[in-house]
Amino acid sequence: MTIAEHRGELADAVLRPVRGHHAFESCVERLATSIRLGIYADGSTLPPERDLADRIGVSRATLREAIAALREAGLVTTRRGRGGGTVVTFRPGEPGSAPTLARPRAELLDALDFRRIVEPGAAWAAADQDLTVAQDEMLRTALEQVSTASTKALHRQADSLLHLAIASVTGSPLLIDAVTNVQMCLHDMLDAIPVLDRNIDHSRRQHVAVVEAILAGDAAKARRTMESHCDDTAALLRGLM
Amino acid sequence: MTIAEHRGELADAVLRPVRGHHAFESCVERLATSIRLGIYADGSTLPPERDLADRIGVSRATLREAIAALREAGLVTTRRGRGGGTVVTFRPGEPGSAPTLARPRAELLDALDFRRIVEPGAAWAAADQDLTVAQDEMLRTALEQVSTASTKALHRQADSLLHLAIASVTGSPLLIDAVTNVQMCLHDMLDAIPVLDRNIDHSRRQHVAVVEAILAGDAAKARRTMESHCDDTAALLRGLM
DNA sequence: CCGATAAGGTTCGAAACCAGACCTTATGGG
DNA sequence: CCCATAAGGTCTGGTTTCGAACCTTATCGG
Repeated sequence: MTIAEHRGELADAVLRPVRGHHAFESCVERLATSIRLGIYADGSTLPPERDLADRIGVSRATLREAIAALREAGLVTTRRGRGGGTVVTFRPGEPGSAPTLARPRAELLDALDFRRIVEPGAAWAAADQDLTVAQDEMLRTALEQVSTASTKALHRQADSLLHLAIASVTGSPLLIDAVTNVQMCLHDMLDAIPVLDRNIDHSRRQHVAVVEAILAGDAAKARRTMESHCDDTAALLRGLM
Repeated sequence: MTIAEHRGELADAVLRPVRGHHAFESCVERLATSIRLGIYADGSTLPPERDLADRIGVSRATLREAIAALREAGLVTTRRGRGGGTVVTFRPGEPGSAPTLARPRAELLDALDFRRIVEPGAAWAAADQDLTVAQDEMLRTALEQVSTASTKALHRQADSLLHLAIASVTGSPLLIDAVTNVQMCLHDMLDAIPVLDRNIDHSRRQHVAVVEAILAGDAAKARRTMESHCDDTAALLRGLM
């Protein structure tokens, strides 16, 4: 009786596709998500192509094709010359407007489960460390944006940014990456269903509680509260899909 | 006062390399890790090249180059003809034998932090679901292998396999992937430091407690225990690096 | 007003990667 | 014994990606 009998199942764990798509596709997805999540807001200018290509880890040629795709899709416009660049021209639409889900259902449901682990973990890690003044301020600002968002679409953007901000202050690249990917999936789902005012209000209260716990350094409470938040969001999404 | 002021930090979250290395390198790493972690034990045969290439999501040509690299490194040998294939010829060395760390220190330390979140999460998720008979048996077997390993090297392999087994029974691809990557980093670190008998004994007790909690369906306890385990391992590694 | 400069636009060869067809070898079953 | 078969080994054409140099445009500062 050895573990070898179960090797097949373990092999599944490590013998998985080494990279999802082509560089070009991944590149488009990254940029489109950055824009749709509001990291690059309407009217703001993307970094120069050479910088972007370096940071995304892709050749400039590939990056340019990706930008061309975004331009095609109407998300950005590009101007030449000094002071030019690629500027965002995108205003988020109301939830429920997306006709169909971009990804397979199973992948989205998996993202919900994974989120239940990493986002509370991020809240815990964020609370369990000394925040710089800038980080403290970023969290407060992100929270305020969520509370004062005037439309559902803007609220959804601010929501994503708050979650990213929490992951960001942990300073852990792996954790930041995990939360970013999860938020991308979440965004696709939220685009496909209508959201009620009372849901927004409920999550707003949870956001306040999470940020308060983080700022107070109460790691256990931050995690617990974030767990409730994830559970509630997940229940809502699972019910409507 | 808007979130845009902090956009730079958030941009860091999403503007990261879209794929770490070339397909070839990632492929070598995956396979080498599978072998060194003991998923493919000494003497066992790898799946046929065509199957492997499909599962790793890489062309057969690229896979073959990766296998050639493994052969060069003495990890496998290859025989042609029917009934042939690529068989593993690798016996794990004692810890402390690796002269240098394969990855940058920061990456390894980050992996420890990330592990503190995902592995307890995996234990929680594993306990919080109905296990099939096969899964139940896999966990018991993996635990037994850890307890009865005759050498430190074998113990380290069995340790990794147990953690992978726990992640595996959750059935969540994202979680499995996260734990797999973390275990790869951990393996590199454990290769570089000497391990004491009393450390092994301590972690053995923790493994037993975690698996018991999972089998009993006590999610909270499974997570708590795994957290302690991760904390202890991390403290040991951080102290010796 | 005009040139240094900071951006995007273009081109080209090299390398990696892929998909598929085909060849070679050795074994195991009839 | 022998051949169908399951493996690894080889070749080829085509696509993607890269890297790096070079061109073009438009602004900002002196």
